[in-house]
Amino acid sequence: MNLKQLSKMLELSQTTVSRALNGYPEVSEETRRRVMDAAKRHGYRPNPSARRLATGKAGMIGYVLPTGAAVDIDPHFVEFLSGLGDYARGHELDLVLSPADAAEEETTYRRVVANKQVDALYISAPRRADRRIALVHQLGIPFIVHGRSEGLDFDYPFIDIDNEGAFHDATRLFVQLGHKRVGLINGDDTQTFAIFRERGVSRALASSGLALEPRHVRSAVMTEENGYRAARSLLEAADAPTAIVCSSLHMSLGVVRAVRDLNLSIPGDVSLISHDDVFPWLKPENFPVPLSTTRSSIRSAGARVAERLAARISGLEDGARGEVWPVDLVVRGSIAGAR
Amino acid sequence: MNLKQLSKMLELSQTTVSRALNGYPEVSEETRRRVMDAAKRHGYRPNPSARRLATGKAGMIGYVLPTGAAVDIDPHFVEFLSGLGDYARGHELDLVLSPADAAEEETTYRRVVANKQVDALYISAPRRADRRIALVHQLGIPFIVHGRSEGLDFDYPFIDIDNEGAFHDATRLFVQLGHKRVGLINGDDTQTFAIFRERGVSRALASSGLALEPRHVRSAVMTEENGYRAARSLLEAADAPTAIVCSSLHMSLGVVRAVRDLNLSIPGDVSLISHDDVFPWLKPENFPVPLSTTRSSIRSAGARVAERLAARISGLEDGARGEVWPVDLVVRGSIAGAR
DNA sequence: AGGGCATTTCAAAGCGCTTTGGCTGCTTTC
DNA sequence: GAAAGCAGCCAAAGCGCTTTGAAATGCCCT
Repeated sequence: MNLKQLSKMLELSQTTVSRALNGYPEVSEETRRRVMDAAKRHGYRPNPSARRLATGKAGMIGYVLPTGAAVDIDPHFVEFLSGLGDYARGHELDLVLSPADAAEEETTYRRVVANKQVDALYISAPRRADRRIALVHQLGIPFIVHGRSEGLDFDYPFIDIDNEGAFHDATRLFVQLGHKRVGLINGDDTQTFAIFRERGVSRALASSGLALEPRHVRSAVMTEENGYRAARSLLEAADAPTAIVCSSLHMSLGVVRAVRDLNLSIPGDVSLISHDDVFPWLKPENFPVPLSTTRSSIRSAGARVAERLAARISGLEDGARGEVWPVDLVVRGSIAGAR
Repeated sequence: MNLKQLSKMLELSQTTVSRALNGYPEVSEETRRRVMDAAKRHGYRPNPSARRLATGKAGMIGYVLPTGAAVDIDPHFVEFLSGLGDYARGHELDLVLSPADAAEEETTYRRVVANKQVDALYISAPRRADRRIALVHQLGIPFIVHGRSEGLDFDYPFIDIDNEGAFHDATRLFVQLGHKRVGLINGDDTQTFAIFRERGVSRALASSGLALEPRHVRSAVMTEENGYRAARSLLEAADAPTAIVCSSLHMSLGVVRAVRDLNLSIPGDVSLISHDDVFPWLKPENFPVPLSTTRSSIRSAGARVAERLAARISGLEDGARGEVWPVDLVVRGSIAGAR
């Protein structure tokens, strides 16, 4: 059932039918009703390819998926996706993933935009002065950044959590508990979220006259193994930190293992606060010692990104508004006062 | 730069240019070269929307993403996706995710197919007599199932790992080590993979005159927490199993925690073999006691699915060939002989 | 009665590609 | 030397929608 058939059936022109269906004002209410009715009854759905060709609108949002032999997609992505899906479902929005490795990333963005494959796209895990943001900004397609970049000479719309604030608060708590040597086990420090987190820790220490020693900082891709290595090297040193802030629950698994391997204990010998993105499959309260966390649901962020993307597509939102979400500090058994 | 402009520039008809570009034979080699050259020089890329409208081919593969308040996307998905991306990248294949909750799942499949949004799709995490498979089969779009269903009265193409064989071998090893009471901590048993795994355990026990006691079986969504609960209830019982086969690394985290909480030890009091889908962020060799596993990279499966999907789209593959991959049994410190 | 105007409808021209069917010349065949 | 075959090219007709520009209709007003 296509437009032609439907309009013939109604003895109306394609124009009128099309307009009736798309809510244009120059159609009488009666006609509109008649058309809507018939459309529903015959299960008419406009062919998206045709519509796209005619309008240039795709009805999809895009994401350039980083892949490649050396690249592992983060499990965070799956939670973000859940959120995105929560919104997209029910809004007739599909998501197009265009896999690309680092070398062809720019080409891929250009292709996706030039082909009008999607109406908007989002960018995640931004780095400093992220080239993707500059590119997409310049290409003029609606977009939202999940996270923030720095050192870009223009504003752009984003949603991010208050990483600096979260890690500041966590660290301040440690300081209040009397800890002097605080360590940071961070994610990949080419990512801005890691930069912000480090800044938060530094700032909190600084405001008590303490400093974040470079030798107390580790940063790496957030796996259990890297968490283990980082914790071990931190804790085996002469003036080991007595408290650690860690960027991810997966890394924290490694931290816990390292602490145990060294015959130390949490929180007896070392206090631990981890960031928690709220994974259904791994919860901080279920760690051997329940983990204190800075918590922020990455799934909610996904839903919000989808929502704003939809708003931008339909012109309800524009400008470069950045949105920064506060982060909860949840205290559990993994922290104690310094001895 | 579109076809019209390009052909005008070359003083050829659109027909000829189009044919030259798409490798049709009725174009002289010289003309083809000339066209190809000009196309490359001017960076001509056919508009996919137009092409799609004309051919009905989308150049994309689809996946209906289960979402909904009660649904969590599995972290396995992210690894599968990595594999899919590995192949898709470099083959100009994009992936369309259409989020749908259980209620609108069927509608969504129908929509995606009717709209010709994608050329092929894949289905994962199949259940017994999976309705999605029947539906997609009937709709006549190329597809591949990742996993297998049972109780369907037709054949279909799939790729799956030998879940039964893997768990059979794991269990047989336990039996050979003298274990009489083997427990199974399985994933959601409405999924066929879980059914196959249980079957593997049963069969191995049966062939030594033993039986898999229903009270030694647990099954739930594969989270750390569920692993903990399952292990606890298994191990606190009177005739607790002395060996456990577990369906996932995330669950195994919980098992390990439960064992510790109960003041037991691995492998002293209980031996453990887990299935390992090969996640970059969590490795069995880095468990407190290195975990023996049945290992199969879900990422490779993703790549293979993409490859076969591409083959089916271009008509290089058809029929209902199922592919079953053997699974490695990797022995590490988590198993010991029964006392 | 006729002009002005708003409302409602329509025919037709795109959107940019593929593909059908046909038209040239040129070579082959008997 | 005419018939047949073929390689190479083209014009035009789709694909199914949106949108432009114009026409028809009905109403009010002078």
